[in-house]
Amino acid sequence: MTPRDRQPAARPRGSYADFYRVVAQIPVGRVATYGQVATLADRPGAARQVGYALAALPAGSDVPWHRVVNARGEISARAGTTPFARIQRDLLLSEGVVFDANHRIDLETYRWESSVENSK
DNA sequence: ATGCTGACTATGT
DNA sequence: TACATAGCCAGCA
Repeated sequence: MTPRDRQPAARPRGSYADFYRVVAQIPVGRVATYGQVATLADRPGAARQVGYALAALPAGSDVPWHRVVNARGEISARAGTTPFARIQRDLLLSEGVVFDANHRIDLETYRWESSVENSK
């Protein structure tokens, strides 16, 4: 390689598209945690980025962002109060996901069990 | 290129 | 159970 081959300062690992691809595979009536999505996107430990990726989604996106919840089975709202949490809950309810008295989803029951053989 | 921001999670006190 | 801390990384100004 020539001394001047260009290489962006930091290797662009991927993009939000990688996370969207994983989220898009969550079946109806199932949910996944942020950490789970990160791991499936081949970026274990990057749970935060998953949340940011979803926050950056344009309205009307095909990505089922509402099927992603935090590690406690709760809905994580964006900074500040937003109507998104309620929308997310309604969407999940319409898919048959049940919330307990604590407003949490039983991950043991609804967590999506991905087969690592997805896509690719 | 640099610095700041932000839907998280795991661990320790 | 609650709070603090560290690690994580793509956008955007």
